[in-house]
Amino acid sequence: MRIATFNINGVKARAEALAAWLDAETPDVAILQEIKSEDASFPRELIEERGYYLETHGQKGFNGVVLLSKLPLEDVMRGLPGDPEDLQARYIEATIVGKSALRVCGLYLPNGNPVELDAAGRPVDGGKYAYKLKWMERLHARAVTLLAEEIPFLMAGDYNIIPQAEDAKRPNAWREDALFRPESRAAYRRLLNLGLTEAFRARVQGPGHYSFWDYQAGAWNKDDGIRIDHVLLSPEAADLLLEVRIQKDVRAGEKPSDHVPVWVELDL
DNA sequence: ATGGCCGGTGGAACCGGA
Repeated sequence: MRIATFNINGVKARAEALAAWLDAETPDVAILQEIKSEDASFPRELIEERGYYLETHGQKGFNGVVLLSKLPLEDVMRGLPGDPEDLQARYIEATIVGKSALRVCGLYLPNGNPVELDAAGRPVDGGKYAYKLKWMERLHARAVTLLAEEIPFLMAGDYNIIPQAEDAKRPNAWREDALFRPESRAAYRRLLNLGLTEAFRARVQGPGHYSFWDYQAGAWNKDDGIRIDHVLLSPEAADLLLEVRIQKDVRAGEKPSDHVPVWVELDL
């Protein structure tokens, strides 16, 4: 089973490129972020006429995550538990059943900039950086719950986290950024330390592998990228891992997103 | 060499992104 996560940066602007990508790559499951669309205005036909089940969790103008799958999406959950006041559409889960069941969690983790710290160096309450870190605590809690239920699962999406210096062309440019600050990376490591496997680094070592290139300043032409889109696997899911791949060529396509798909193939 | 963007909203600039 081939599964891709892809931040498409707007489903309206990306409809044509998304359709072409689905036709060419035929993922079994695709986990999309930043659809920037309400559920009612999501172009469902585009997906469904290609033989996919579709579950959306959208929001007007910003954010928005969806799951699409050749197999039925069961027991859908929208929103990350832990804060009823958080109305941002950044999380969706569903179960697919191949040879065995897999819980698929799609996420669009908050960017977190600008970083606002108080005199003691603590994130300022109500600020975007505090929101990011709190959201990561909630994601950690969700992973604990799923691990306890002993369901094989993956958590895939735009994490807005540069895990290590080797995951950026110019790490020094990101030192103070919410994507690379120590608090962000520590929260990401706490997630991994639950026993989750980051699919890409389980298979590929070394620098020069990116999933995002800014539209600005010729970043793509200079290969000035960062690796921020990740697939985390529960222990049972990690046992099923066959292949992993970053589909870099998509960034050179017609009217591309600033992110590219990250793929895993599972023996499922 | 240097500088450089894009999408959505709403119908002009502005917000948000990373």
